[in-house]
Amino acid sequence: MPEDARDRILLAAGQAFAEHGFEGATVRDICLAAGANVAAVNYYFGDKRRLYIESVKHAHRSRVEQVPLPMWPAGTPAAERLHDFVDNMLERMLGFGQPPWQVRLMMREVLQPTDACRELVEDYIRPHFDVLLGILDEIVGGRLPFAELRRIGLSIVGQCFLYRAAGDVVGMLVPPDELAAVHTPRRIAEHVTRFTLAALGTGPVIGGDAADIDPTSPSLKAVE
Amino acid sequence: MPEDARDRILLAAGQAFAEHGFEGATVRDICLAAGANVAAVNYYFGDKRRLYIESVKHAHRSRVEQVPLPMWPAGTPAAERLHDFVDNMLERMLGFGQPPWQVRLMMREVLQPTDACRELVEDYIRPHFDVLLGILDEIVGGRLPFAELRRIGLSIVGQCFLYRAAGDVVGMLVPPDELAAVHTPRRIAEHVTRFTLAALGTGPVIGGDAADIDPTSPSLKAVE
Amino acid sequence: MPEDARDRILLAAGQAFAEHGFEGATVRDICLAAGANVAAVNYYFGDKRRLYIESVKHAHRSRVEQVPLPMWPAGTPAAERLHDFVDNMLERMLGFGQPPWQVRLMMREVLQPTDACRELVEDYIRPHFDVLLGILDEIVGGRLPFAELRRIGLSIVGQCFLYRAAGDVVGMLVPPDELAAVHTPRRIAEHVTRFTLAALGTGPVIGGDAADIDPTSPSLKAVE
Amino acid sequence: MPEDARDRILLAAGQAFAEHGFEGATVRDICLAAGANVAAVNYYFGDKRRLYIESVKHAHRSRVEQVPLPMWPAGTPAAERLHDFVDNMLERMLGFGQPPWQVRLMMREVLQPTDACRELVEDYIRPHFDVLLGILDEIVGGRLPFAELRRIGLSIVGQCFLYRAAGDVVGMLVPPDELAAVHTPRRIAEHVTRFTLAALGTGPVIGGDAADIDPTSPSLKAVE
DNA sequence: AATGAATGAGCCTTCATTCAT
DNA sequence: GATGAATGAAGGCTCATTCAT
Repeated sequence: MPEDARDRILLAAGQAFAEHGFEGATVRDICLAAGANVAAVNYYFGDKRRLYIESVKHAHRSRVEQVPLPMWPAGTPAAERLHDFVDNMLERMLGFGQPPWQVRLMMREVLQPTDACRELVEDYIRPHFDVLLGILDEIVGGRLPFAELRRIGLSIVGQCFLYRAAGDVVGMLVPPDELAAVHTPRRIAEHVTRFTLAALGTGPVIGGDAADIDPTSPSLKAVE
Repeated sequence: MPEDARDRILLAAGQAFAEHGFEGATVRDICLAAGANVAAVNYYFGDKRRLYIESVKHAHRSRVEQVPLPMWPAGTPAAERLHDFVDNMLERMLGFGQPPWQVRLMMREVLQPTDACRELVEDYIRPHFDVLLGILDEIVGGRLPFAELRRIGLSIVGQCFLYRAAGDVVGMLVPPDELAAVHTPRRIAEHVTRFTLAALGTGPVIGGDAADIDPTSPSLKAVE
Repeated sequence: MPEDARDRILLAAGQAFAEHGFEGATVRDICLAAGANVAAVNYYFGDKRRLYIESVKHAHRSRVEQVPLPMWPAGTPAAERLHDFVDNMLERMLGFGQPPWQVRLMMREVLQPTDACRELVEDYIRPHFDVLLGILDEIVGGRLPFAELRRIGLSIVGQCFLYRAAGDVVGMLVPPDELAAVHTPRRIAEHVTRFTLAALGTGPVIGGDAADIDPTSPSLKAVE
Repeated sequence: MPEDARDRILLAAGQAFAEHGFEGATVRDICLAAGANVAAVNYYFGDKRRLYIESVKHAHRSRVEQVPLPMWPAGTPAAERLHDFVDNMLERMLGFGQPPWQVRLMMREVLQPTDACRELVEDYIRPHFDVLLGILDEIVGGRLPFAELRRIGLSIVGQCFLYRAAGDVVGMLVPPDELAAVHTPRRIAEHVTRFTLAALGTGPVIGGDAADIDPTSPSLKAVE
């Protein structure tokens, strides 16, 4: 637990807002959990609303620190970087151990934006999205207009996003054993990468014969 | 406006919950909008929570009636049915005219399930999902195990879901003119279908030369 | 204590506001004193502010009922009516028994007007003031313009008003025994009437010799 | 603005208390306006209550300095001195330029005395009142007992006090043009003086014929 | 069956005050 | 001596719920 009272409140608020939403969470409970006075929220943040915004920013900042973008050595094949990117995004979204409340909080912001959202997009989402578009541009050899690249980028993000935003429903649609075996972040990343590369014509088609697959393709190496 | 007071409340509640969430919506406002007494909610539904659950069920029922699954004549090619399915799903999710509050309400349920969710999944989502899996199974000629089909199905749903759940963020990532031109339900449906068929090896790859495209392919006809 | 909860709150609020002012009085204490719930104020009046306004109106209404204007038989001499009017005004302002909280509340409104004040003036103060002007007009035989009459009227009201608004200070300036003997409502009324009539030349001058006083003057009879 | 922080607080507090009353004014705003720390009030004055008392004293001291009693040369006629006294009192109460917050603050104290009041009376009001009584005693040639003089003195003070304490209500009772023309401090002083002298038999009666007025009367010269 | 009156619990916020520095 | 950080208490208000009718 952080030393600073402000940070403790920020932490408790993030968890509470992630769990119960802005209206559902109470400053009383937040302060209680943070071991601070009720008036501390207004003292440090002026307002419940402002506390919310700060906690969203804090959450996204801390999540980015926890799971930073990969650093690729020069010359890393684009297909491999795509796989790493998807893997990294899923790891950030889904977490490995405990469910990341930071992401659940940001997910609320994405679903129903408030003032905190635009900042979130500009500082955090757009830069990541641009990295993805750069990788895709390289994969298709610059042959596609940006509008098309964006559509493809959104297709990739969407596949991952579903697991984060509708994870419980996915869990109901998929048998439990399959869920544990196939729908792990790592396996999903493999699937999404393979699916995308196949659609872009730089990887084996999904469900194709083994003969279709060129074992020397760098894209294949990247996902294995 | 429905004659029955109970139905009027159900309607008003659905809209209010979709707009403000469970905590944000107030029983008073709902009853006011429904032209009913404050006590009516407790009288008809016993509880705000129970009203919420009922309004979720009601919303999904009414949305299914508004946008039913397409009925295909026997012999309709699978690729065409895939396109129709995606188009139908997007239409249901995004609506054509006014934003469908029913879907926004269900989206809340998907993001953070309550007791109403399992029923929603079983009655509404799973049947639709199974139709999708059937189409996919036919497209790949039965060569893929169900686990793999489900992953592909989720990939398709995810691409559509993103526009519904994170529409505002998409709107920030994409230039306005492109948004109006390319990210309409119809155009998204085309893209998702084409993207999926390409990945499955039964359509032209995305960004391939025109020469790659077989003009006689039924899948192509389906999306044009 | 009134049966109706609304009336009990109105009563308690009037007393509390008179005692502590708008800011100083708390709805909690008011409701406690009225034996009502905290939410009752918002239920019946919507607002602390609105409760205040209603309690001011209520106070002045009830005070007017308690101490109505005198009814004079036709032919009552103007000087006698002046005396009665002043006597009545002082009685209403100062009360006979316990200090009238209604007047103290209205006094706050007079000193620092809020929304309730204009209504108070039109419904209550102006009609009384007009009665006074009518009496004065008769006393001076219609020889004075209204502007002058108003000045004289304000001179009369001011003499009485001081005892109400600055009663405590008067109590400090005047020796206690003299206070009890000379500064009673009745004696003040006599003084003010005599002072005014003298100034208007229709009564003996103050401090004049006994010879100055015409024992047959109706004005003199009125004040004795 | 004073150099000393204590004085700056005193100034800001006086204005705030005059405007909003004791409960309505906040220590924070006062310190902000004074450019001082929040803790300064408790440091310099120990208490909000103590600050209030000090600010009342400070206000009355500063107001007396601003508008001191007139100094009359020996032999100035009593009637003239009466007029000057009234004029001076009205000027002090009503101010010439901006509304004097000092007086508004003292008015609160007069209406609802606190611990600061007795001191205010002894140091400030009583001396002034005694001067008035001295003038009146001279006017009536010592023929009246002190109790009677006090009553007359209060009658004079009351006429002026009404304009200060109930100025807004007076403004509602009197037509606007008449207000601007007749109810200025100077004109009120004339009226009060004339009214009083007439009552005391040393001036023309109000509303009397021109013939009633003795043009050589010193009292008349005083008010013109 | 259906409703208007009434309420207890709890929420966000403000404020005067204190304490360590 | 003087101050910025922090807090306990309380205030106005809202809301879901109940109860008598």
